[in-house]
Amino acid sequence: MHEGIIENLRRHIEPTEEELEVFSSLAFPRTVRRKESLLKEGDVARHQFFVVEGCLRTYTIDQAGKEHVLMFAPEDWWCSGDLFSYFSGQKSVNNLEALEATSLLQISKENLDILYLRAPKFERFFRILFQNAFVFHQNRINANLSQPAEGRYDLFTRSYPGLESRIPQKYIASYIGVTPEFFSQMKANMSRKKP
Amino acid sequence: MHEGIIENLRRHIEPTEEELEVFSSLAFPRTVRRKESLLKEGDVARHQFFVVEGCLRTYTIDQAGKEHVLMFAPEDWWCSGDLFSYFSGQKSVNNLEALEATSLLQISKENLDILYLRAPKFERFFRILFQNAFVFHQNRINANLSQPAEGRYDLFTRSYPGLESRIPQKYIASYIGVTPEFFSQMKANMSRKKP
DNA sequence: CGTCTATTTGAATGTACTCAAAAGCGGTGG
DNA sequence: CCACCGCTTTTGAGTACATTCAAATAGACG
Repeated sequence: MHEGIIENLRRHIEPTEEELEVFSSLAFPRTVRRKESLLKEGDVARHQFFVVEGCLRTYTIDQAGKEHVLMFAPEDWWCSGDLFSYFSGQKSVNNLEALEATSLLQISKENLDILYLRAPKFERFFRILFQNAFVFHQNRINANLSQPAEGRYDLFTRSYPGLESRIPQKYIASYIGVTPEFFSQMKANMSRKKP
Repeated sequence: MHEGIIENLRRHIEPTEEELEVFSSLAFPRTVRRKESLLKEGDVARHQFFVVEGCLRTYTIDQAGKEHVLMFAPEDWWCSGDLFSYFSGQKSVNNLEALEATSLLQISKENLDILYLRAPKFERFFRILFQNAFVFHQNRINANLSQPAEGRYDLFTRSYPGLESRIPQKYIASYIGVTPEFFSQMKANMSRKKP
């Protein structure tokens, strides 16, 4: 099993060798190409993913056909695309796609349930994971409510260090909630102020 | 112990009588008056709350001194005010206050840790709780990105049925991210369209 | 190297904001 | 129980920030 995931697990729990083996018998490696889709709106999210290398994006498409980026998942992030769909079996409202060639681990809901039974410590792990995700998203809502576009871009760079130079900036514009055109102007203004 | 919390716990786990007793020996009832504060920015969030009756609001104050409502917590909701502060012991960036006379149960971080040890089933309970909170907040981010103010108001009414007629509407305006003045106009427009 | 996609630039438009003031409503005390 | 005071909501005028649409330029991938 890849080193990254072990380190990631150890951040919140102390799994035994045996528990790690249970995990690795239930979570499978997978690679996807750039632009390849992992989940489409209307399908059921069957997997939760851990990104070993590369980057994913979760997005929705509104009535007008415009895309909106909900989150990115670069290395060391967990991502399900649509957690509600994953746990409920309902249709997904989100899409999930690779922005770069990406290698990941995937675990199905069935296997996650088995994991919880055989290694209850993982219940704690995902509790903490979702706890952190909750805090992360509340921070973002706070920025959306209280900050103009520049402040929201700032939160993006702090949330995903280095990512701004890896991915097309139209996705960043979408994440912070402005048009690509406006984002372009904003960046020009920012570098004029403090270069 | 109040019926509401037992029902709430049973929604996700099946606690034994013994486990319920452990819980009720660690979570204490409390009442607060309208406008009373439960957490102030800069303090450490020492408790997590379950609302038995009444309603709380979590909010931040920006550089310009304006308040922004992050969430409401009417009956049957859990709320910590600032979860990051609660778990890390860092200073809170949020405020928490009662919008109505409210009765609640509070559990400290110390007691929650004891609860996890003595009744590990609660690890699962809070895992599911945060999972749902994560989905809830991601929905809201999606609405913020893809919906105009009317659509965000619609999500609010679906998230908190009946609450719109219980609390001052300036808080609703703040929650959906518009000024009270604009919200007032918007409501007038909406009832003109489909009364 | 060519083609397709992303970014920049500009002009016209609109949505939501600020500031100011009047009207309405509700809680509290006399 | 009523009247008053303060907070909340409404209304309106002028403004700003971000959008749409269009077109030119730059850049990246196969």
